[in-house]
Amino acid sequence: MPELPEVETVRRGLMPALVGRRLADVAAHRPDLRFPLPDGFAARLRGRRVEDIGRRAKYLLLGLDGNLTLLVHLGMSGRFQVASGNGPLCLHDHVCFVTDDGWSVRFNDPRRFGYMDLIATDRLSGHPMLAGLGPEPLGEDFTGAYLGARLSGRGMALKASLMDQRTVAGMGNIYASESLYRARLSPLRASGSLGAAGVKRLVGAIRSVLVEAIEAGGSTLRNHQRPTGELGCFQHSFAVYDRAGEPCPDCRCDVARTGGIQRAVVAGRATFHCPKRQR
DNA sequence: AACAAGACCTGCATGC
DNA sequence: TGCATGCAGGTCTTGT
Repeated sequence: MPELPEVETVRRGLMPALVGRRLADVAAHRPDLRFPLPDGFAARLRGRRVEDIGRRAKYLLLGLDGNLTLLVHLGMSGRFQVASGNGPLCLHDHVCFVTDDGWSVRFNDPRRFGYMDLIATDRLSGHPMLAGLGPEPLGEDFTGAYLGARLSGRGMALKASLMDQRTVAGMGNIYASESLYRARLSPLRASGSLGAAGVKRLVGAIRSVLVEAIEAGGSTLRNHQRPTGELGCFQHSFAVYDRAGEPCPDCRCDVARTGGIQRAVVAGRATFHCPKRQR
């Protein structure tokens, strides 16, 4: 499911329910998500106070008192739901938190590609899932100079490089396609073939697409929703994603002649682009 | 080292 | 209606 804008939306939705609250109860209803939960998972969380909720790439980082961080990845289908009181479990409610003021926060993940781990906060940056990540696309380290150097000399398809979390942290299939469209760059071209102008356009496009998507509350395709149940609405702004055969919104090409937006497969993932506009 | 493909797991849309 | 098939927003692991 979630790429950076969806995870950021979830983070913002969890803050009012959790930050400053103590976890009166924590229950794991199965021993594993994608990987086994760490030993004593629920017991180690119980009674802790949530000090802040951060995000790195697509990971949520719940900072707890006593030097502990709960690291959460939503996988493809993970979501949190916040409710008052503690109602009956729904199918795939795998981990349940109850705060000291009586709210319940539940992690539901049908596909179970999600992931949770506990790590000492002062060793967070060394966590194996975080250690190799590239810069945050909305941070100041993500510059044209950085991206140009990173892509230089690589033959891999440009979109595959963008989805490599070591290149830039948090891009996924949707926003990689949308950013490349906005930068007028083909997802199929070699990563190292960009000039400085192309790299600069790409950095700007990635930033603007992500900022707009966050403002829209992310994209809801199947099951992304905010912890409050509201849906994201950036999917209505997609220029190319999942729009094969439709006209590209900018060049308005004659679909009967050009075929409109094309679907291709890059690094095993569906990829959408306008061959006329994106070179 | 770079890259592709397979694996993980469930739900849903599609077509027969 | 029921069944088989393919596909899905991610990423770790294995193999070339």
